Amino acid sequence: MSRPTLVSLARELGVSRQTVSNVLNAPHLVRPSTRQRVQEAIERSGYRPSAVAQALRRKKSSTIAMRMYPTSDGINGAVMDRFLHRVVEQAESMGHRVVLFTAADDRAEIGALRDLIDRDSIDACLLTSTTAGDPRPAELGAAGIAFGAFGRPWGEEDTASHLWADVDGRAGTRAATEHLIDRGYRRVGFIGWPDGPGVGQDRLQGWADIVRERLGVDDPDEWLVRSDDGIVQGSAAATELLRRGCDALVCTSDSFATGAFDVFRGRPDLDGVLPIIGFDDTPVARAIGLSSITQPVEAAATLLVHRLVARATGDDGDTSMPTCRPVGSDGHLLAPVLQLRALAAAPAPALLSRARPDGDVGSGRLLEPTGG
Amino acid sequence: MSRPTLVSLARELGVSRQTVSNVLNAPHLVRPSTRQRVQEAIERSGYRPSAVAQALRRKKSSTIAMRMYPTSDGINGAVMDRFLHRVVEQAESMGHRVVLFTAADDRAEIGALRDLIDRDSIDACLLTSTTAGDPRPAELGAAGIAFGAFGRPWGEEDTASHLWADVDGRAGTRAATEHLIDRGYRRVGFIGWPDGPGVGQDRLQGWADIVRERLGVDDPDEWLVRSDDGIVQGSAAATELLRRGCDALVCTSDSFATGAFDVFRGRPDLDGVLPIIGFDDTPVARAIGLSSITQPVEAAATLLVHRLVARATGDDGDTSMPTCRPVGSDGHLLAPVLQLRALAAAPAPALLSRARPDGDVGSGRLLEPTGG
DNA sequence: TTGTACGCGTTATCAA
DNA sequence: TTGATAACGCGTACAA
Repeated sequence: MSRPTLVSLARELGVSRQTVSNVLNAPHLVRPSTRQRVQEAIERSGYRPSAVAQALRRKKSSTIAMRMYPTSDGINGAVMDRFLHRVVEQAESMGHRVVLFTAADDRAEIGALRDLIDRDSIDACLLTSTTAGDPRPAELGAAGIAFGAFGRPWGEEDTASHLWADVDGRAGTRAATEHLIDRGYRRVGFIGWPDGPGVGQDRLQGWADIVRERLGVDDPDEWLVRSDDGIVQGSAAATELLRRGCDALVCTSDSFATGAFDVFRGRPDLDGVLPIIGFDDTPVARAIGLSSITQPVEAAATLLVHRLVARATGDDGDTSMPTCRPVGSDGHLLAPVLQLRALAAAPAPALLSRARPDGDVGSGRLLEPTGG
Repeated sequence: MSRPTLVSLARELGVSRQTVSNVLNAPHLVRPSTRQRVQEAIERSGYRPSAVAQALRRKKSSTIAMRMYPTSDGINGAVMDRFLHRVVEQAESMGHRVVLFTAADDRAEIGALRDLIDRDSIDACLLTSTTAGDPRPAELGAAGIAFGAFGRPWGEEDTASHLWADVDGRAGTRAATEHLIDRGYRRVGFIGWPDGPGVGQDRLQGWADIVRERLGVDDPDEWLVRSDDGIVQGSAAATELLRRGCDALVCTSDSFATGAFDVFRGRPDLDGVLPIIGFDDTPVARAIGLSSITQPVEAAATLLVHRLVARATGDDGDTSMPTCRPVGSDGHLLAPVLQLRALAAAPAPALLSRARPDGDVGSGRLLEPTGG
């Protein structure tokens, strides 16, 4: 009982294979009676057209590729996970598959994509983590490879007319900073990545904007600490910023914020809500009750995949996609969302009472710094 | 300048397309002079055989599928990330592709796989997160779908003769517990998931084994706290276990351990190395300096993919694969590795001096609990 | 050693 | 409305 094919089905039904094919691809061309007869046979037999045969004939693999980066930070890497998941979902909903590949660097990625295209394995691809001076858009464009980018064309917006979607990080940190100021904080610091164009600069800018506008600070750099990403680095930076008199923090990443969280948590003047806002709304942030800025990753994924396959298919009728502030020919800037959280239930005071049976456990302070 | 095909190349060279094909698939059949001429033309033109045409002809898609789970814990989900990455790498190295798909539950997964197979989209698939009473192995087996499982056949080992690889969690927690005892701790507690067969039970068992063996404890449950996974839950559990007199902890997950870490960190009797050992060696654990048990995920991925495609290809000559303790017909239990860490560099003492200008910051203690 | 002929499962074009 | 016929790009007997 081998799986049925178009021919085997047609023979069995006493019709030509073309009729069966038409029932699937152009039902209106088939007389209702035959159509139904064929349809029933299809369902009964569980026939599914071969994707490879279709791909060969249609010259379209209905497959898009995405590079898989080496296991990243993990704490921030969760964002890519969300993105990928939604990409796959959206692709499936449009009858497409997603294949993965690895690459050591951008050049290797371009090469891998070229190969995938040349072998008819994919129709298009998705780029992530675009950087300033990213060679991929131009090269892919020159090679005539269809692609969508999660990440704006940093720097070369003029010449870039490809499909992309990105999150407006600057708007995110603006909102975060404003929120803290609205809550009464007057010395909002920032922990950022090392200087350089791109995401980090964008996010920092939002904070600097507001600090200047609302707090009238001339040189926000006084409340700025830059560092490589990391939890421990976040703690150190937060400590430093506290020393400089900051009373609240916005961070480029949840890693930083998690570290800062640790430092701030012991402060007596807080109850439940920490004046720290991270970026990316990582699972860890959710778990410990850290406020963060959520990227609308799912929206970006949906948008990109939809546009990409719609373009390839020619099915460009659906304008119902969530499009935020279209920029340029086909760029989309999506607004992030501030996710405010109260501290997750803190550890029971048992430890404190054990360490100091008569400890002042009612103060709300936990693991507070000591000196003696 | 459309891309070359076998025929276009053959025409251009004045040979038959068969010769070109032979140069690629059976070079020994072609006269050296012609072979070289053809090879040069191939390289010059950048010709790549069409994967779809090959798939159609060979009745082999050279593609394996893997389900993508909804963004999981994130803190523990990093393990799946590592696994997937290596799967893709290994597949690539064997000339195979990896496609992703989503499914709401195990039944949907089976359906999706059936469809992928029926449409000639994949040759085989990889299963992860196998559970007790998992319906997938049996159904896939019955459907004649080739698969490999990351995760042992919990419970039905007798009947299970499929390809699988798993990590010996019990051995991991045994090693962890022994290590703590060797370091002098005599009341090693355990934070585990809610009762139930499978991974959690396996990991718990390793701890219970050693606590009984080495510490002569009759009822280890006294030092056991179960809880849903999570950082905060880990803190609570650790606090409780401290209350019960435990002086060290082994945890089912890094989430637990991270929470416990937080509670233990303040204890004065520790310097640099916390008597807490997590599981999975998550990025967060690495970041904060938490000891943990590393799963040899990469090895599992390599092993599974290798076996799976070797079996499909018939290329079963390579016995050089890392096989640890083969069990049953094609099951492999891999040994985890204890990853010991010292605390990551703690926040600079600036905060401390700020909170207590004359703080005893030289004591090596950091963020110690206080009471007055 | 090289070329010929055929088929893999579909879809597209055209006649009937 | 339906059914031949011809590709799509490649692999493999088989014959030359």
